[in-house]
Amino acid sequence: MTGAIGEALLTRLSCAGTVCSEDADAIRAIRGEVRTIRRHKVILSPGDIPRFVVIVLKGFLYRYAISTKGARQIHGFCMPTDSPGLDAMHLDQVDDTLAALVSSVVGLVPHANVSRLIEDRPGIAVLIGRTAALQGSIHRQWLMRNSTQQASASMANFFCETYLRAKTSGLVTNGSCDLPVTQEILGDTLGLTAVHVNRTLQLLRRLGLVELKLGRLFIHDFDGLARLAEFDPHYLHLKCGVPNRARITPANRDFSFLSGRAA
Amino acid sequence: MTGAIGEALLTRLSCAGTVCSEDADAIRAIRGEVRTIRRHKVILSPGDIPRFVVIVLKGFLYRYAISTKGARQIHGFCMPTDSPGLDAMHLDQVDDTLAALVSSVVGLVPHANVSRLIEDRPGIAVLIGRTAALQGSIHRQWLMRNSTQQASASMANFFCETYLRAKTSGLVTNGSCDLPVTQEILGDTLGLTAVHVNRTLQLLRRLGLVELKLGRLFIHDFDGLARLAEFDPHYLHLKCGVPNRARITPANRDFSFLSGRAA
DNA sequence: CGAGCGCTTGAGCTGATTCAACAGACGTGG
DNA sequence: CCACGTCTGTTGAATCAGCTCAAGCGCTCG
Repeated sequence: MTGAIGEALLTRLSCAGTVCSEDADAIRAIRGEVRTIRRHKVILSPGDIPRFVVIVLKGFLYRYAISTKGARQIHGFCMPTDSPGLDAMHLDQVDDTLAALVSSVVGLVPHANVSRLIEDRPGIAVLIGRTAALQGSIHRQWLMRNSTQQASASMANFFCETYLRAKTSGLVTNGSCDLPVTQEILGDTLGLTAVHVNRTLQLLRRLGLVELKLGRLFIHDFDGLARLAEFDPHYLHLKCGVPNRARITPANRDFSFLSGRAA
Repeated sequence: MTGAIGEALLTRLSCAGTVCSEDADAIRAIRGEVRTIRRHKVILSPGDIPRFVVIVLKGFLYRYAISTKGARQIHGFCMPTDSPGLDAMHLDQVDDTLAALVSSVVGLVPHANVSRLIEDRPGIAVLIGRTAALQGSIHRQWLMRNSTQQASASMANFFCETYLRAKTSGLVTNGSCDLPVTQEILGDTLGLTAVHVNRTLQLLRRLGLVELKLGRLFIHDFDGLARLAEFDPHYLHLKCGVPNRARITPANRDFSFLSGRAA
């Protein structure tokens, strides 16, 4: 079972670039502790000193911060193979909260093990650097989304991103993927009230675009969703068949690559 | 004049942690090209392959992305000693725009030189990693601000952050610092219209908190501003005299450290 | 079986936008 | 040196997206 951590990490880092077979072996060999986290349980809180990298094996995590007035802003969800903490290795203090959205299984890899991995195989540092940069890119997109788009577009945008991310991790089956969020959580993600999330979800449903039920996201019309969302996936830096920088304009917009097998 | 790049980089990295004297010498010795960028000139565009790290020596830069519908979201300002591109070293494509807000002087350091620096002195990689993590922390704060706070608080928050960042770089004199932004730029930063920015600025002025004129930010009442902004500076990971994790609550809120000399 | 949580709906309110017009500063070219 | 266009800031009035408050409903879990 411990090998699962290495496999998951390999999947993650493979999204960042080509991994040579020696690097792959080294990554597979990494050791950590596997642990089950119950729903709503907090893994890391502000002020904690980070000592390990987390990697999601099963379930769903989320990261958030709370303002002094009590408003919660969620700034990321972690699905299997995501590795929160990989970006913040050198930080002396965590400044947000990492918690489990549903009962989850995670791997905890001590920083020392990661450092050793990097020392042995410096190419891996580049891959890790890239996943961190990708994270930054996603953060910027979230800022743009929550600042400039209105509720329906914003929500559509979030769904597009989540679906594609799930796809690249091989977590999509039959046009749907896990997304075990309540409407309140979704509200704290998009900067909306739960009430307005409810009405917006109904709108998207009536438009025949998506449905969110039973903790799962069902995509009925990705192209329509992407159009509403003004979604341009290039910020995800996907490797798998996305035309690399054929700028997606309203004219050549094309999500046919979605039908292909994920990497 | 070339030595200015090294000095600026040293100032920047010193904010991330203690720099031993050998590291400091190595940083000072770094070489790059000094160049003047005229107002509104673009330095990096989406799709460019990043080949150098930029470091601001004089002036002001800003980074933004444009949505498919034409909305612009600014997601960062760079004041002297800031180094955009330090975080995205390993990325194969830039995905936002870096441009000059006013006529500026920047250093361009080829990635090769930075890589050599890191190889020679691995401790510096940690410092760079930390500045990247700090950048992420600021991004999360911006997301929170633009998503959950209303105009006046949001703007106050931005002013608090900018002022403190300027302070730590030694760019504050007499309670004011450069901020050469138009109301439209400020709007694209906060996700507001220029019209509403105008009215909100008037409000903050009438409250006796700040004034923004002649491209400069004049702070009249930092505490009042911070209160309105729900500002908690710990996300900036400041080293200089900020009580490290004495959680700032409404009760013990105290910005007296502002009076001390910046590091 | 009761309590709590998540979802749904309605009505009224408000913060922010939109559209439009105008004034001052600036710079450029005739 | 003046005339002109452009850019930035300012103000007013109407509109709207999203919020607040409040109530009710069904499910699950203890």
